[in-house]
Amino acid sequence: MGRPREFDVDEALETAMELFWRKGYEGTSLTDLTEGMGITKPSLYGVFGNKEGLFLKALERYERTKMNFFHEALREPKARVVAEKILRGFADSQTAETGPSGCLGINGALACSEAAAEIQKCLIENRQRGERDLGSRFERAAKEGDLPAGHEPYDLARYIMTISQGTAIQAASGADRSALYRVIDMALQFWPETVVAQG
Amino acid sequence: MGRPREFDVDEALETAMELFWRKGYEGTSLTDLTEGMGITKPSLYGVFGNKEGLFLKALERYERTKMNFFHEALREPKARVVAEKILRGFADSQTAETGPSGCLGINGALACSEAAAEIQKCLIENRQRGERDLGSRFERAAKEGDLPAGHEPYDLARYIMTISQGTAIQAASGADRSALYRVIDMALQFWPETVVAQG
DNA sequence: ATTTTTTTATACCGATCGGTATATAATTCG
DNA sequence: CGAATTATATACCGATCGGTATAAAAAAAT
Repeated sequence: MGRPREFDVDEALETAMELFWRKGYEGTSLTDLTEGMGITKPSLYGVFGNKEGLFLKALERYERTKMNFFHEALREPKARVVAEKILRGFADSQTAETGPSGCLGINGALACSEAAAEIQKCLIENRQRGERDLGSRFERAAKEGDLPAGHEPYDLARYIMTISQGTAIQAASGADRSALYRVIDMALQFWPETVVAQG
Repeated sequence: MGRPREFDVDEALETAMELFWRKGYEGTSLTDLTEGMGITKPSLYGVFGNKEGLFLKALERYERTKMNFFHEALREPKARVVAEKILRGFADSQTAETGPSGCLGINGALACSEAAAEIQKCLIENRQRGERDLGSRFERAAKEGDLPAGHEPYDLARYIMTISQGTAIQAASGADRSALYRVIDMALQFWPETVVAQG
């Protein structure tokens, strides 16, 4: 009951996500947001709480709609395929023509004022969680003899995430997808497509 | 002649550099700067012009005092040593205990408002210049038969810079030096310490 | 000692920041 | 038809943003 909402919440959130993605948390003003989303401030605060709440919901949407490849990749049976799908998935997302370049999880709040410390911390934990999940997946692979010799699972995970974070900077600096793909090809050279089972 | 300056310009610039490094261009307010540098706003504007001018001078100082390893590395006779010195040099700088974590050239203005677009563009060009210089060095190496087979010089340069940009994010997220070194070890595996001369 | 030059300290500027109070418009319930 | 409820539009809030005008203070030049 009551007056019906005149805008689509999902559409508005999509716009907010793209703005934060492109300009970062602190670089995006409420004016940017309300003008982009086509709503007024009271509407924004009514639905999303405040700027911080809006960002967190945008990040949630980002994870759900743009980072879904990550958790799908973790379910691949071979560790090398996991790694490659993650690397190319990040590169694809970072260079998609429909959205901003780079990665919301990095662009959002890499270095910022104290006012954004909470968001910054949240994004750091977000990245660490991904790395930990990948490390855990590689731990399983190690037990299965599915990792190249001489590598610790969590070191491999950090390696993969470091490449992906690097390509995020490259994409934000104008690198195109094929350039990132060539980087990924080089990064995976050491990892043979078929690892000889151990024991 | 005239009243003598009561502060050391180099010292003040060092402080400004560290603040921009830690909080980014837009995340650092004039209050942060004047309080940190121990000077008043008119003094700051008298010596450095404005906030943008101060940032550019801080970036210049950063390149001169923190990135000197880069151009030194380019003078190494063997391309693999060039690559390794650059990678470890970045990792060292990004995890130095005396300064902020990460890289000023990335933390400064990765994603920002339109107000910082000029600084953002300047930092992008800064990164591209480094990559181009490295690519040019690898071009020489290619002629000398000093590159691993099957790799283009500028692809190799982008690869090295992508790793370093990735470690910058890792450092800004709390990774320590030894963790970054292990990433670098993995990144260089494909590149044999002695490349067999071609032809 | 006075003038000139430069730096300093204080107070202030308009603009924008994130956020909200108030009132009106649009709907459902009784 | 009211009455209740929710969303909208407008105008406003104190705080902070980058930047500056004004004048006093400290030195060198005459």
